[in-house]
Amino acid sequence: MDTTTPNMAEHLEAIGRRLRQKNMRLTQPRQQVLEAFLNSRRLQTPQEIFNNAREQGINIGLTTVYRMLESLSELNLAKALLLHGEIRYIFCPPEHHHHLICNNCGLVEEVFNCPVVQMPTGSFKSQSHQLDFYGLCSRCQVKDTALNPSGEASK
Amino acid sequence: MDTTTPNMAEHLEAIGRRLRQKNMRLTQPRQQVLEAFLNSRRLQTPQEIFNNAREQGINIGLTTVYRMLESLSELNLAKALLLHGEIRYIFCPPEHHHHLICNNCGLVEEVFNCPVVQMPTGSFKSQSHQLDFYGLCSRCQVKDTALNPSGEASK
DNA sequence: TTATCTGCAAAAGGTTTGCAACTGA
DNA sequence: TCAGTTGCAAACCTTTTGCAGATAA
Repeated sequence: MDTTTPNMAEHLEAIGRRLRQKNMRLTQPRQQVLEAFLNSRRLQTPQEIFNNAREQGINIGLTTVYRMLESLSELNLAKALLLHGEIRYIFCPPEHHHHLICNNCGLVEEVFNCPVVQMPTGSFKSQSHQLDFYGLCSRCQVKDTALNPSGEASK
Repeated sequence: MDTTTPNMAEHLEAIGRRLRQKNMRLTQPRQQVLEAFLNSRRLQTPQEIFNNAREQGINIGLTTVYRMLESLSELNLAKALLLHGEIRYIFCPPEHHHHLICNNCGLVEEVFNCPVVQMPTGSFKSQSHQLDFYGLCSRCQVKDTALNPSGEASK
């Protein structure tokens, strides 16, 4: 798994700016959890985000994780998805995009190229759409039956 | 809202057959709840399904609703979707299809015409995809700001 | 300085499980 | 007949709320 990427600082700064636009603050706990969240790139339940943070020595409350996910969701910086019957979150950019989701380890890749051209016809008035692809990431294709190549995302 | 459609009986019979294939039974409570569920065509939380059934004089337990949703999901006859932050269920045919989901009342229409032609490239191996359109059904386009034209699906 | 945020504990909700009685095939 | 199902109550897990102290801007 990656360690902090070179542009992590910029990334966090950009998020901080967006938060401030909404009278929100990029506090230390938020920043620490965000770093872990950004690095993992896996769909995670609030519990998992919390556990991962704790494992990394970050002292944070579960409540804070929930509140952070709520704030990020409002800013379109996090998205909730259903995987394996549970609500899991992924940090993601606010632009229109789709996801490639690994059924095995929960890894998520973004796809900015939207293949949905033909909108539904009829009396229904579509305002948005959500498209996600489910399958296996390159890593899990190799390990295949292995249970959790990179974490605890699958049940 | 519709009342029992002419082919409801056939529909239930087909479901009964599928259930029996899996050593499951189409019992009276299941049948009654299914009728209500099929008629509503709205995304509903287990609680809502339960409440609706009770309102219609069907004596059933919440537990049974949960277990039925689990069984139907295994058979690909029900699907869980996230709407307004809650997990809601819709009864749906096992064939590949997409949904038009009304953000206001939770009404769901199926679309069997799949507009996803271009699959993602790269090392990710896609096994399936899910595409849903969110917007307003014809009814809610008219009433627009009205809160719950046809039920209690929105929060 | 002060509005926002924090962690904790408690409350509130949602979902699952254990069980004895019941029922469909 | 009897495996599968039922409703209820209790257990369990997830999410939200209240609050006094801490903190970013």
